[in-house]
Amino acid sequence: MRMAELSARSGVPTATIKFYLREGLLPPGERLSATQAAYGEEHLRRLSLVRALIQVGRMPVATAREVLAAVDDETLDQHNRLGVAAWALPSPAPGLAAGEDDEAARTARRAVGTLMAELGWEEFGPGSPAYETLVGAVAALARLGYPCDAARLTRFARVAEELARTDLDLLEELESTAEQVEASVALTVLHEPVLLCLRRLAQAEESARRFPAPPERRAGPG
Amino acid sequence: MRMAELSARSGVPTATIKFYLREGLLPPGERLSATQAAYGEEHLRRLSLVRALIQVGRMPVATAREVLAAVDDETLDQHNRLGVAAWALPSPAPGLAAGEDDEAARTARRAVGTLMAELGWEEFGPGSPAYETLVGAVAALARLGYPCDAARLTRFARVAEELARTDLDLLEELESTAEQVEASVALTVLHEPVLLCLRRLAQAEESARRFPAPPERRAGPG
DNA sequence: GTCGATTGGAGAGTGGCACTATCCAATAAT
DNA sequence: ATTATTGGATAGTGCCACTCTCCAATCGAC
Repeated sequence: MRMAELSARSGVPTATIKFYLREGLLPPGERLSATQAAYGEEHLRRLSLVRALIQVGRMPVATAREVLAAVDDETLDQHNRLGVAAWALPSPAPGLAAGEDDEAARTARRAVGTLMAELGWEEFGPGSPAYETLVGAVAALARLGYPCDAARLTRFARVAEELARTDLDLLEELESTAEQVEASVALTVLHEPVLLCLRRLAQAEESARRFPAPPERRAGPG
Repeated sequence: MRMAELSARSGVPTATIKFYLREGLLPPGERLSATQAAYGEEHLRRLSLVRALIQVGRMPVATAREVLAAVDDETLDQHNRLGVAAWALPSPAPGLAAGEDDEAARTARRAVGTLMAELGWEEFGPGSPAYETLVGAVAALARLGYPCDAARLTRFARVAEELARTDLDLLEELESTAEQVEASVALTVLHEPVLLCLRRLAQAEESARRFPAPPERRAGPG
């Protein structure tokens, strides 16, 4: 398959594919001659993954390169490959991670620390992108007057555990470590919109249930 | 409070506040003279909300203006104010909403339709941002070979319901409709990073549990 | 073989968008 | 009176994903 076909099958313009090749997001095709290269199904797949990371995950190109490097790094054992990839994934809400150090931030940090201790979570501690962004989000909520105390955080954490089990179940069905690492990245990113969209739909339902529409006044004069 | 103080207390540069005023994201302050205006606590609060929508929710300025217009629209009843605000919120993953119409997309649309029917969800049907983005996300998963079938979607949907109940419980504690609409928007946006970060932390834990690190070989020669 | 079309590669350019720097006249502070 | 500050308007900046343009090598049709 040459670039034109890769472009046609993926729906990505050739100019963009060239750009990804240049940026190292896509491995070069097999060189057939000085000006020809052949791409395989693995390029098509990688291209889909790149698009998912960048367009769905809103990941900067440089970050996507790091994540993919971890996915491809055969020298690491499975545990670390999964870990490096997960660590490199950008936080869901940049701009929260480096929040100010006010009262709200300190309270939030304490609350998150307590939660982690209670749950016994210690893989990703303070300093990890996810942890710091979580602190920032809880602080932002506090500043607007919406408390996110231990009880509420715990409720969210239980839900998160359920989601994590769902993803890991799917991961375990795969055979090779390479497949699992790629799946880990893809599912982390692509399940996010699934979850968030369903949450919004569920909110609309629950909202309509609790705050029903008033009886319709058809064609009323205002 | 004048602009300098508003800036100091919010941490937002005055140039940016001026920009928000110009764009209609922030109502003008009370005019004291031709060149002076006073801002109140409500401006500080609105400014925090604007920052949350734009920086945390990654919402375009124009969209934030629409959402805030719905929040402020006193002419609508509560049901519709909540609905308009929710509809205007941008989808969590733009670029998925307008996916191609291939086999994966059709299958995804069918799966989502079935799910909605089974759950009896009908507030936001096809055409709504959340619904269309969900279809796009399921299709993207299918193209990468990760099925998101009815069973898995249902599992996610149950989780989403739980989350929605959590948010609505908090909403019902508020007194005025105005507060509730604002809270609805703020919680929809700000709980997203909380949930997503906790999910990533949970994934790391679960992953470490299922794929433990191999016994450390300290200072090994490679 | 020859010649137009296509390919891959490299660099500069474009567009969108959130912000920001610069001015300016009017007013507040001293 | 004089200097600093404020609010307002306008134009500019920086970032970043992408896209355009050009070029030489090569492929394919005749």
